[in-house]
Amino acid sequence: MAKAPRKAETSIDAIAADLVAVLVAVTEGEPKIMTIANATALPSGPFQFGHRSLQTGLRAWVEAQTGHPLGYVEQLYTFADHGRTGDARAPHRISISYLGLTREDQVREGSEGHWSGWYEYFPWEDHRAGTPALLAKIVAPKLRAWAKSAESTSVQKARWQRAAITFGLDDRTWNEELVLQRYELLYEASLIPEAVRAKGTGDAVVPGRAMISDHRRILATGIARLRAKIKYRPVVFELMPAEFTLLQLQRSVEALAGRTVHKQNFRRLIEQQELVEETGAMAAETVGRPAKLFRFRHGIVAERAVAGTKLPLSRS
Amino acid sequence: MAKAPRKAETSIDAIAADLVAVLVAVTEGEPKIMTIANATALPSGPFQFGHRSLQTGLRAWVEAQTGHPLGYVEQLYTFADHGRTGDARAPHRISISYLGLTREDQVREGSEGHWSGWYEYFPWEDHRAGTPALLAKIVAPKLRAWAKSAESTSVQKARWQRAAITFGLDDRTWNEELVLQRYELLYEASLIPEAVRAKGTGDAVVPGRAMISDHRRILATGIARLRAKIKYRPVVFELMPAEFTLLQLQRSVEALAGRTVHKQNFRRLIEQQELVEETGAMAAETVGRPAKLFRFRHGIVAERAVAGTKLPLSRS
DNA sequence: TCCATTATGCTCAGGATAAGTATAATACGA
DNA sequence: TCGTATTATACTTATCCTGAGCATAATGGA
Repeated sequence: MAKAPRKAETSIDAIAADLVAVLVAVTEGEPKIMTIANATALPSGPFQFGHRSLQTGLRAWVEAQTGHPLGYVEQLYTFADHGRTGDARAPHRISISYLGLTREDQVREGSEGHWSGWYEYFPWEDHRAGTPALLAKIVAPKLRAWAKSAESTSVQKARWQRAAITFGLDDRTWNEELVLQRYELLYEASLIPEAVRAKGTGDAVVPGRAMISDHRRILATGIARLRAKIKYRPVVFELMPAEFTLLQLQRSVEALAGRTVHKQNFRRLIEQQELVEETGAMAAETVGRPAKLFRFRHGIVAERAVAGTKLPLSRS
Repeated sequence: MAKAPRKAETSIDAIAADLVAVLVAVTEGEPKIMTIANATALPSGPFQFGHRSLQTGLRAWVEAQTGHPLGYVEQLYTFADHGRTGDARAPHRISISYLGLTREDQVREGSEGHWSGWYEYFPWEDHRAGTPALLAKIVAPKLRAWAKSAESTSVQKARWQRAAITFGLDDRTWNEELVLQRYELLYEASLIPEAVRAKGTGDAVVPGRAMISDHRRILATGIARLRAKIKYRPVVFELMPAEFTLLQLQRSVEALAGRTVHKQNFRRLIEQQELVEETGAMAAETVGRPAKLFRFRHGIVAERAVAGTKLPLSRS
């Protein structure tokens, strides 16, 4: 710091920063993300002088592009361009990405904004109806071929081990949090269009809709973060309406996690944590026995700093 | 994105980005951070054209300033200047911060680098010898005064509740992960020099060494991240020598967490996770019964994608 | 030899978790 | 009107994890 040139804003170290939003909603048990440009891009725009902060800049861009106001927001990650601009002498461009949570709402007429199901971009991530067929039929064989294509046997082994762990192959258990690792593995194996596009060696890829530049990587980062976070912070409620049944809540969690949960135990967990309270009303227009309606206890968020230790920390 | 000006690198939305490192080591049971500028700043420097990526830029700056090579690195957070530059029309400057883990080593002769104990900056965070006296004697009374200074009773209550929760007052339990929340609360209450400096209303503050601009906030972010992470990822080993006893490992964890753990249970946890293996040798030059030496099983990192669920996710 | 000190093995109670069984309400069609 | 499908909700059970403490083993030094 002391030795660094400090007045360099307009000279050699000037760069440009983009703000990118992974804006999530869950509607009728399906996770959606806000997209623009015909569902090929996330809402984004440059961080400009007029923006008072990174978040206000992000909010401005999202509202301008989609007409949708931003609620809960947290920062995800900052990427620098992966040298894909070609010219190494070109000034840097970095992307500062955010995760936002809302409810699906009216997208402004005439705006570019569009809610897209996130599993369109990651079909291998939805395990709610069991392991998707395309994993065994398409992904696994291609990954095996990629592993085999390495020269040395040790690299072949290492590649396959990595693939098996991240995708839960060879009887390993599926870990829903490894969204980014899976995407990056597929990218490395040139099995997704974005990678092939960069290399120019286009050919057989895995199913799933592509996005511009590294937006799909950013989306993977957002999904991974959200899947991890719902386990120790009550963020699901940002995605729920004011009143909901426990089954609706469960379906939302399952939509995000991409897997099912045990119904009775889910209720017990939610209730014993005192996260919700009954509204007194019952759900209408349903099949089966009507369910009680609940609302989120906002007070509890401030109360709890949340537990969740893993080390044997002594109490006294 | 579609509507955003794309070629603006040199025009209105050009900004400057600093790379900042929280470089941690643990030596003889004390957590240290690498500092420069007489222990008032973290290693940092601008992201420049010549840097191939954010991480390479960071590595270059840290090595130049401290002579210490960077090992394990992960990104922390990206901050924009908090409007402290004064001029709202001035171009933006953002800080991209990283957490790095190493072992204390020889700092290059003549370099600015210096290892400082991190509890010098956060004396209220060290609970290894019980709750520090300054919490009850200094911090709590000042926070209570700050709470009382609010106009409305409801704000007074809310302020004190927040203080009590983050600092574990009123018989609440101490949560060692809330490092950043505690710093930000003290900042808001004008109890630390950095806040007073910005406001210009200098007066009674809480003990603890200050840093330039928001480096102490960045340090708090790094400590919080590390305290959270050691509970579910085997990152402590980045800070350990090749061979170590289980007690040394425990002392390192305690140094980071700022609290003690139950010895027997700690061993059980480490051993049953198969994170370490015996080297066969014993520790020399100690008091008491000699301890076995262990080494970290590097292989296990790749094997495990780590468990740690909190929702009743069903297996099938 | 006794004591201080650290290492290590083991037990036990309580709580959390996964999984399953059983029963309660509702709508709808036969 | 009565079964049946469907969802809600209450309990039970076995297992595992965790915190806490007791007991014993090695070592060096007084």
